[in-house]
Amino acid sequence: MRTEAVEDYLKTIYLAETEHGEVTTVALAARLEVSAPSVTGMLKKLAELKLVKHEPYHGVTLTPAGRKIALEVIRHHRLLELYLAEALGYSWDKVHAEAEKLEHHISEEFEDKIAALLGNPVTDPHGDPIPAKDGTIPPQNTVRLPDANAGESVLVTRVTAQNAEQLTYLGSLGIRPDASITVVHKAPFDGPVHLRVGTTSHHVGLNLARQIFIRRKTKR
Amino acid sequence: MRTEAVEDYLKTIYLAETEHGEVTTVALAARLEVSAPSVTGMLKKLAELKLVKHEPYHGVTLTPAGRKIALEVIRHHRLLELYLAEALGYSWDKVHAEAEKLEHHISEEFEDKIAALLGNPVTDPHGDPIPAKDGTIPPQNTVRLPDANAGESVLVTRVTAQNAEQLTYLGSLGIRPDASITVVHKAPFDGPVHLRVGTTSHHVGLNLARQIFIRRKTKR
DNA sequence: TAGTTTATTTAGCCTTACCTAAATTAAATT
DNA sequence: AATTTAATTTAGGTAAGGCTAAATAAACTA
Repeated sequence: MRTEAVEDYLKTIYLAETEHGEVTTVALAARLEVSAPSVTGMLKKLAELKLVKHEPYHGVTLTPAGRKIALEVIRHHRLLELYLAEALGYSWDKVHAEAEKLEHHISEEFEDKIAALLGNPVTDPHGDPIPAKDGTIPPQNTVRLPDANAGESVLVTRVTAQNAEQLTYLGSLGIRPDASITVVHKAPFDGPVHLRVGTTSHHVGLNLARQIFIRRKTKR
Repeated sequence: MRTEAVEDYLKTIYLAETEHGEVTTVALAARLEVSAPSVTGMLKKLAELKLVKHEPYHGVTLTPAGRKIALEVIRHHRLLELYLAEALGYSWDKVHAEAEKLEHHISEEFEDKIAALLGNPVTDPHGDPIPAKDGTIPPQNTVRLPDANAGESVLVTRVTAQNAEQLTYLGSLGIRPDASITVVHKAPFDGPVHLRVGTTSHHVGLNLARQIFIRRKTKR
């Protein structure tokens, strides 16, 4: 059965897979805020349902069927995030929590209607790609802010900060998708990144800076 | 705990109470599409939670705490129905099913945002009253179509048909809230009601006609 | 290589919310 | 008043999805 828990596990496995490659039991337990034995139990169930391949003691991978469900849930989530921001005026630090609940409960009609209303968007308010109905994912931009050179002027494409506080903070600095920023200096020894947004400058710690994805501005 | 099942029971008890007065175990079981023993079990739990008063063998009533939750859920449901119709273009025969799932999962912020966007409406697409946040319910109009006199011209205020098929049918006849109709004739012996909508006339069975609420047009 | 730490799984239990079958109570009929 | 019927509750089970404690496997360290 496709319960809410099943959807959450598949979605989380998919995201962990794309972020870290190998997906372990404890990693899943941590992300799902659940005990490790609970994860083992669920993985067994998901394996029976042919949604994952579970090599005991050696991690999980999604089967095509499992990946399909994961992508559907992620599509719901990101479409909802964008819809909440665009249609209901949610701030980008609040969309995640609301979408997290609703993603399991909207019908396909609802999905199609908001997708059409939004003009079949390809990214959510954080710049995360929205999977298409066929499971296709728009090409990713993978340059992180610390990879830019000092002096470079770049365009923010994606902010993968997880929690609301970090998003609120970055938002208050004007750092959000489509923002234009300039890397002033990168402090050595894993130091903070000094950058300019409009006329003000900020120093952002490396951990946070790594969650900011950018595109180099094409010269013309 | 305020689980989905708890919310559904309270909502259903509230609606059954306002429709029929006494709420019995079997009546609840039928409405919830659940066995009678399941209802007994849940009523015991709800009684422990002080949400209902359950006199074994003699029905249930809501406590103030239970009624409060019921009204919150109904407010969610009806706001959602209207929102789906207005903002997403849902037809009135589809809003119920979608709202039925979402009502348990939207946050208070979501509720407030759609209520504001809709201009704090007092009725949903079927003309059902939307409880206010304080639990107040807009005054009801209680005249059913069969209570109108032949020859009378009336305004449809509410259509309480339950299933999508009936709503589709009535909608196709032009019978929906705010529609203007004229009662041409009421056939005797519980016969159908002959009525005119615009330039066409229809004969509606008594059962269906009883689910149509109307207001007599004020002469001026 | 042996011992220790860490990751994972097994075993056994809990809660929620449902079920069927059987027992009991209340109401209706004769 | 006795009996039948209908409504309700009790008893005992099931499936999901979580938990803790204990056992086992793998990885690391000395």
